[in-house]
This record gives sequence, C-alpha cells and structure tokens, in this order.
Amino acid sequence: MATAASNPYSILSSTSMVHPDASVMQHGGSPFRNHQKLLQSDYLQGVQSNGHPIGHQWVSSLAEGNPWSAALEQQDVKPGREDLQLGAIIHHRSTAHVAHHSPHTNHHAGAWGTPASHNSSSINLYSQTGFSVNGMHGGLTPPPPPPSSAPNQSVHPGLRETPEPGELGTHHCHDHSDEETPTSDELEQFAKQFKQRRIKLGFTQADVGLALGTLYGNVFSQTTICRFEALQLSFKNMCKLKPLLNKWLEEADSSTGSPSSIDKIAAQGRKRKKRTSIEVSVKGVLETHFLKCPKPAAQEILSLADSLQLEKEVVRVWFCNRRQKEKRMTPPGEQQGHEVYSHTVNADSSSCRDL
DNA sequence: ATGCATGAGGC
DNA sequence: CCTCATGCATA
Repeated sequence: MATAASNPYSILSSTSMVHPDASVMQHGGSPFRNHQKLLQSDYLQGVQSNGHPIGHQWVSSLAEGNPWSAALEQQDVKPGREDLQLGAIIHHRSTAHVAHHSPHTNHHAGAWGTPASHNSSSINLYSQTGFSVNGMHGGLTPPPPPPSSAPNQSVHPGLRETPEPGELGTHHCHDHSDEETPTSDELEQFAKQFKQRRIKLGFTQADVGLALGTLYGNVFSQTTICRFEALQLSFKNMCKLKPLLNKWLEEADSSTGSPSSIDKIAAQGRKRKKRTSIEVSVKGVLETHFLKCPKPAAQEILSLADSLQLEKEVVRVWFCNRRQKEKRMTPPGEQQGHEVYSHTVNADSSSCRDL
C-alpha cells in the first residue's frame, strides 16, 4: 500500500523493486492482436474503476462549472519537460550507453518537410517487397535493413508552419543518428525497427513506457509509445522521444532475459470527465465544418454546439484535437500501405464568415 | 489503436 | 482561446 499511494512517481524515494510482479515477458509476441489489455487493467484500471462507473461523473448537461478543477490538486506530475532528475537510482547493468547528449535541438515545430535532405520527393509507393511496413511479421523477422526510402509527403497540405531550417548558430549539419534532428525518413525507419525489436524482445508498448520511467524518469503511457510507432506524433515530439526509445532499445537488447524492475504506479483517482462519444452523424457535420473552417471562433463553436446539442467545450476540444491530428506525421486518412490520395484543406485560419 | 480530455505555456 | 504533449478510457 505504501507503494505509491501518495507519490506515484516516486522515483527518488521508492526502491524500484518493491514489486514482485516485474513480469515483463509473457507476451507471446503477438504484434497486433490483443496485447496490452491485461496489462493496462493490471495497474490502473484495478484501482479506481473496479466495480461500478465513476461516481463523480461529469454531468454532461447540467452545469459546467468545472467540478474537477476545484477539488483536485496538481498531482499530475509532469517530470517530462524539466527533466526531473532522478538520483540515478537505477541499477541497470549499464552496458554501453551514451549518457551524454547536448540539449535536444529545439528548432521549430512541426514542419514535415524536414530540414534535411528531402529532395528525393517522388511518388513514393509503399510497395515494399522486402518487408512489411505495417502488417504482421511472423514474429521472428530479423531486423531488415532499411532499403526503401519512403519520401512521402514532403510537406503535406495541412502544414502551414514554415519549415525554418533552424540554424541557431550551433549545429545542424552533422548527424549522429542518435541526436540532432533526424529526418522524417529516419524517424520512420526508426519507428519501424523499434516496433519490431520491441516485439521480438517480448515487450508491450506499455512496458516500454514504464521502463522509460525507471530508466530516465519519464514515464510514458502505452498510448504514446503506440503513437510513436505509428508516427502519429508531431515531428518535434517524435524527435524528442526517439533518443529515449533508442536508449531503451540498447538496454533492453543488451540485457537479454534480465527484466528490469519496473515500477507500477498506481493511478490516482482523478476526476476526469467521462468521455463523450459523438455520434457518427454528428462527427460528419463537424468534419464538414472543419473543412470549411478549421478554426472557428468562439461564437461559431457555440452555435455549432447548440445545433448539435453538444456542450461548447466538447465542440471546442473536438476542433483542437482535429487540428492536432492534421499536424501529425501520418496525416489523417492516409495509411502506410495504401491510400495515396491527397486532400485539400482550407489554409485559411482566421476568416470563415459563411455559416 | 484511437477518441475525447487535461493542463502547461503562449499570446 | 490556442497549441502541444500526453494519457485515460474505450472500441
């Protein structure tokens, strides 16, 4: 009980070995079938939602005076950004890791048209013959050399942020494949290889996220790892995560069989609003509006929400999320493996007056 | 794997 | 209010 009842991310104080359930290798190696369900419910679902639905459900049509923010504290530890230094409590049999790299390159966000060489922008077809991109590997496919250079979207239509080669007067020419800003291509390759190795080693996405926590102090969820592998993060975000995952790879791979002690943090009883599911028909309407105007004003959101019988907040958030989606590496709709069409988005983001 | 949500920063 | 990183809850 004294595990993490009050301090979920007790990296500084908790001996990261209090859990005998450090079982990290019981997944047969099924890539995309039914992986992390047992695992998730293992450490977070059994804490608060064991029995009946949340009692403090967000009354989705009563009052919106944010009941949560009033009572909750700031226990949403975010060690990520400021690099919460863990006292090196890790006892991993460090092999040959590079524990030194300059502060990550903080250029500009998101331009998918990577500042590096990307001139080979031709009609990329994912008709890879050597290996499957996103399909099922038998589970024992050896790490294939990256033969296919898939220079897909150089700059996809949704992007409006100028690439801005960030030569901040320091570095931008040498690439160490471990730091510096990788190209979108490199990221893609890395993500693929990462996923493959991870699976081979018998780890789930959640395992990795947890391991990153014990290794570097930054815990990540299954979701994030999943999105990384699927290239569903922003460019900048991918760049940030890559080094971490890379290191994990080295670790995991050098320590064959020695499962690192992973702390299972207990989920806090956070008052989170119940996820409202929007009906497909309603989504359609929203989509339409989004195409017309991806960034509606508060007033429009209001009327839209009203006509759709949704809360304003829900609609607002929907647009926010939709916009984010647009900025991901893998643009919405396009899958790796087929579907090579381009959409046309309205680049206008401040003047949509027809409604 | 993804949809909706939260929160920290930024204007 | 927005963007951005991130994740709970769910399909």
